[in-house]
Amino acid sequence: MKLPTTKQLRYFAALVEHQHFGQAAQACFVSQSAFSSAIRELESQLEVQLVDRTNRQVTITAVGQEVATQARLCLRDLEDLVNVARSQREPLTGPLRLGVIPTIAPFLLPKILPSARKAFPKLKLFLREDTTEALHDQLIAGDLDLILIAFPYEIRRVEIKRLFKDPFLLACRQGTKLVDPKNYRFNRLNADSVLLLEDGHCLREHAIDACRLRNMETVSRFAASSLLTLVEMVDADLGVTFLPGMAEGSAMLRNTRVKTYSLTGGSHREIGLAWRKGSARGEEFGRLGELIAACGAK
Amino acid sequence: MKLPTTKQLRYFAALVEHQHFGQAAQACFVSQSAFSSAIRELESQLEVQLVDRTNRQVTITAVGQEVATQARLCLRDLEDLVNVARSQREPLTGPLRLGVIPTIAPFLLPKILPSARKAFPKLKLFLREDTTEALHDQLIAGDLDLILIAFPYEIRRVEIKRLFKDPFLLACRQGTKLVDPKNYRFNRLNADSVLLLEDGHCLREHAIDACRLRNMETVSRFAASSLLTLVEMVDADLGVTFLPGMAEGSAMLRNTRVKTYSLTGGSHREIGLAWRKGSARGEEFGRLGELIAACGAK
DNA sequence: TATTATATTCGATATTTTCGATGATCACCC
DNA sequence: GGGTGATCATCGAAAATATCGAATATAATA
Repeated sequence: MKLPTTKQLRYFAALVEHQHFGQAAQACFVSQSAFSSAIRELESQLEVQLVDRTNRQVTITAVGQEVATQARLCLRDLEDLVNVARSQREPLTGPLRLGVIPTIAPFLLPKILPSARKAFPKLKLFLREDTTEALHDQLIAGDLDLILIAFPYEIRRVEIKRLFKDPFLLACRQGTKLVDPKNYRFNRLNADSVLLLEDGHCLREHAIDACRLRNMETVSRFAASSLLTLVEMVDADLGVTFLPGMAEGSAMLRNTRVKTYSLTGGSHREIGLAWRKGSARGEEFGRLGELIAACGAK
Repeated sequence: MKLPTTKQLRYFAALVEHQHFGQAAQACFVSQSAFSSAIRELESQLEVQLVDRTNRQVTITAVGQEVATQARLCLRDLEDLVNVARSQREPLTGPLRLGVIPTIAPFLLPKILPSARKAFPKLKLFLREDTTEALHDQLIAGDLDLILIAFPYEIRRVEIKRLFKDPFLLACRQGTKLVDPKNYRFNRLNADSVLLLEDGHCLREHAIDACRLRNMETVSRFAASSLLTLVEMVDADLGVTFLPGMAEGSAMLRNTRVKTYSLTGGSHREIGLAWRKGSARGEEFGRLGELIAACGAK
């Protein structure tokens, strides 16, 4: 079977992106004529028309769209190949697409990034923040190389490395009447007095499980959509909440009247990395994990 | 980023396969010198050593192994691209890797294959028989394009098309004392008198669910590893079983004393196709599904 | 009808790939 | 120890391919 060349795929992907021969050619650093003939060669080899060209506009045909999707897939795998080679030659250099959940990112990244820059100066971290589920999908789809998430989480088709435990803290406004932070009994709290993040954030489930909130009536039906909102609500004494230990001393709590208290009983979540099962870069990711664990322990 | 060329990957994959420059070059229909320099060029672009060469043997390095894995992935994507284009140009032509579970294959394939050959003469069906789970893994891994399985089955990351219902039949030896086929009551059967396939075959679970076998003691602890064995056991009057409707009149039951009886209550499994979510060939697969459904209805 | 913005065609040139012959290295054997 | 054969690397010439820039073609626009 006659396979298309890498160059043809790069050119065609650029054409689909720009919808314009001249601009796409420029983006590929070749003359428009060379570009044009490469596209025509690809069409002739595949024996299908990929683009309809009039002088005023190019339109990608239906077949073209599907070939383009596949072409992008090929190109990504080719890039991965280069990255695999590079990471073997010299681990933790070059691009690395890292996904982080929003209940970790604001606390841990400010510690990780300077350390990583120092330890792995050639590493180029591309960051994405999203829920565990969305990050997992992107990991499997190949849009991410590595994700930093919280456990327990039922997660398939990946390898994981647990890094460290992150204890939960009770957070309430200083002097609140809602709870005695020295001697709390959550299941005796008024209805709706425990504030949590909205569904989809694993922190919500982790807090419920880890802190053994059995009486769900105490959990407010108003859920915060971000940690910042959550802290604002606690600062307004609308309720109490549980924050990850790594939030202690963070910028988010500065200039608020929110205080945090340790919980007895070791309630915690666990922070860890996950990557696609069988990835050639597992060992490399593990090394990055050690650096992150060191940051988390501080 | 400088990406390797398709040719480099083809050559390198061949080298890994043959472990020999000369033979690999021959397999690629180029001279040994051209081949050799292409490999060296790939190594120089990736800046890693992929093979250790002594004059007596070549050894793929650890990096080389991982690059080879990725290279094979790239090559498969490229082939898929060509197939996507071809299937658009002319649906249901060229190679199609179809997985079928063993409780469908012997009954349906003899009907499907002649019809398919007639309807799509250019279609080259490569068949593989395995359990649903194994087929699913191979589908996701890209070793298969399409699988023909039985539902209900919890299956992720795929699109499915249900084709037709396949009723279960009671099968027992003619004149058996184990059950009155006209007026059966399974949950009153003796212990160990219902024979089923061993774990891993979906037919086992489907029969248990669909035929509402609540008293698990009636199910024999001796499980058959294939349908043929199962029929042999029933023929020896070791027990009764449930066979898929499509087995009726099949070669397997000929020259046996095994009789089949319809069940009241519409107990059935459902036959359907599944393919990777988002595959560009979904519509094409659907058309093949219609042909299979027509075969199944007969 | 002239202008503009586009894609294609064409001939010359540059680059890359390939080939076949030769060279170098190593294991093996007498 | 020297010959032999198998192997991969190297080299220079030849072939194939890709690229460039200029000219050409086409259709919308003014």
